[in-house]
Order: sequence, then structure tokens, then C-alpha cells
Amino acid sequence: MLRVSRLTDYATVVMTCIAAHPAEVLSTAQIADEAKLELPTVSKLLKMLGHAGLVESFRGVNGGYRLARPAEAISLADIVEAMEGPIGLTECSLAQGQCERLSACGVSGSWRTVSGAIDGVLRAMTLAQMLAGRPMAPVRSATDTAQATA
Amino acid sequence: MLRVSRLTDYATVVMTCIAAHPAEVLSTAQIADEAKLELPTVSKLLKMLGHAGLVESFRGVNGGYRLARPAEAISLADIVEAMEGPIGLTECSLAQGQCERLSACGVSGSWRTVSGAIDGVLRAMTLAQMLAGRPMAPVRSATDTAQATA
DNA sequence: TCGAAACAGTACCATTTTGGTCCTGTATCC
DNA sequence: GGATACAGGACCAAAATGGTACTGTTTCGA
Repeated sequence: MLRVSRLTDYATVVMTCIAAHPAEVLSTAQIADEAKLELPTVSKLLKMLGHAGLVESFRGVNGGYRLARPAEAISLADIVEAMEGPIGLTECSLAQGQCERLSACGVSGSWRTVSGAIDGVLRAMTLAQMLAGRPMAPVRSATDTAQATA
Repeated sequence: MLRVSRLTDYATVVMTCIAAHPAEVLSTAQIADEAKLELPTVSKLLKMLGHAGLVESFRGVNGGYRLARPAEAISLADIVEAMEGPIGLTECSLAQGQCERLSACGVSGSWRTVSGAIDGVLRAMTLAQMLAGRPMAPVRSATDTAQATA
């Protein structure tokens, strides 16, 4: 179905919740409550998002999480990559050369092109836009990408 | 990693092989040999592609498969959909309304927008282009999509 | 008319990935 | 020094995936 994992989906919800309170440090419990997700799950998500440098963590009493940079500077691609690793539709989109079928198939180039285009789409959607809930206010020229079918 | 299943990847290879012989009816064995894939796997792929109406099948001796329509009229989106069902990045991109968290999250709209854009990218890549192995010769205006990151 | 070739359909199994939970450690604040 | 809250693992159950096998059914050709 060409979909992202459920955790990635959850991660966007969690990031949106955090972005909605730019000034505060929110505890995992608060975020879980607001996002209507299980606490251990949210904890796991936040750890991964922290490793990717998208959120800052504070330990101890009154600790919690906060966006590491403004919502305008975080893209959907950042979140997807944090959760699923580098974006590439096929195995050989990333590590080319180690597919013994390469000579026979010849489709790897096309897949790489498509992967690049999709990366562009994901990169054009910012967390700020997702927070606003608006479809996709043009931010970069690359955004007119959407028309094709949408 | 946001990738398509391996079978989908294989399907593109198989389709490319068939497209390379537009006039002939190729047996599963021939295709498997040319694509360097296992025969039962190719058989499974072809059945799915047949159900989706992308290839025509002929039974009996000298039977086999052939493209159901010209390579220019088959897009990567067609192949992906044949293998993985409707394109949508998240569960609620397709069936909205049945997510009890919808009120809380508010990101579904953004995901739907992005899914649409990706669908456009996939639809802009035709089998003919994949066969040619060229990155993405402009065919429709929507094609300049690729730049963003590629 | 019969047998071989080749697709159709289905069922099955092993492996991997995914999603989710729990436990222990460590830092911070009061 | 104790309570709060994140860090970092390990761990497990369930589902999806990929691959295989078996049994029809159709068609051609001798």
C-alpha cells in the first residue's frame, strides 16, 4: 500500500502536539494524553525523535520534551527519516551496485528518480503547515509538485 | 524506510521485460529467465498484474503473457497499485472518519495532501520511460516535479 | 482423442518486521 | 535523600511478507 509505518504516523501527531506549545516543556505523560496514545509508545517515539535531533529532552523533575528548532524548520521528511531511516522506495535506491540483477533490470535509475521526487514532496511539507492543518501553502517553488493528480 | 515491497520492485522488472518484446507472447519461464527471478515468484506476480488488467494471459501450449496496452499507457502508479492496493501513506489517508483520534490529531489532511502528490509522481513515470532507462524525459508538465531533491 | 504445455487458483509455511511492554539506570529538583 | 521523569536496553506477541507446492483447467497438436 506504499505506506509509512504506524509509528511514523504517530510521530507526526506527537510532533504536532509539541509544536502546539512552542514555549513549554511537556512531559511524556502530557503528550501521551494529548495525542491519545499509550505512554510507553510515546516514550519510544520521543526517544527516536530525540536521537534525530528533532526534539530536545530535559531530565529530572519538571523535565520533558520541546522542539529542537522552530516548526517551520522541521519537515515531514525529517520526521519520516527519523523513524524509518533514509527515504528510498526500493532497496537499491540507496545501496546501488550490490544487486546482482542490476544488469538485467535497468529499472533502478527510474526508481531512484522517483524516490528523489518523493523526497522533495516530503521535504516541502513543514511541521508548521501540518500544525495549521492547511493543505499545503506554497513555501518553496518545488511545491507545485502536488497538482499532478491531487 | 518508506519503501515498496520487494514484490512490487520485482513487478517493475517483470513488466519492463515484457515491454521489451511488445509483439510477442512470453511464457512465465521465459520471463523468469530474463528477469533472473524464481519461476513461482514470477508466476505469482503475473497473476496479480493480470487481475489488475496490466497484462493479458493466454492459456494452453504456446500460451503466456503480453502487455494489455502500450507501455506508454502504463504508469508506475498502475503497477504499484496492482501490487499493493490504493496508494496512501497512512491508514486514514484512504478511509477517513474511522479513526477515533481524528479530532485530536489533525494531521490527516496533510497526509492526504502528501499522498496525492506522491501519487502524481508515480503516475508521471510510465513503463515506456522505465524501459528506456532514462531518468525521466519530460512527458507531461507535472514532470518537473523531480528537481526538489534529486 | 489423448497427452503435453502452460496458466489459474489456493493453501501453506518460514522468516522478518512491526508494534507494544517492561525493567533498570541516571539525572534533576525540592 | 527522595520523588519525578527521561535513557537505554531487552523482550515478546502478532502480523505481514516472501516464497513454495499442489491441484485444476484450458489449449494445441500429433
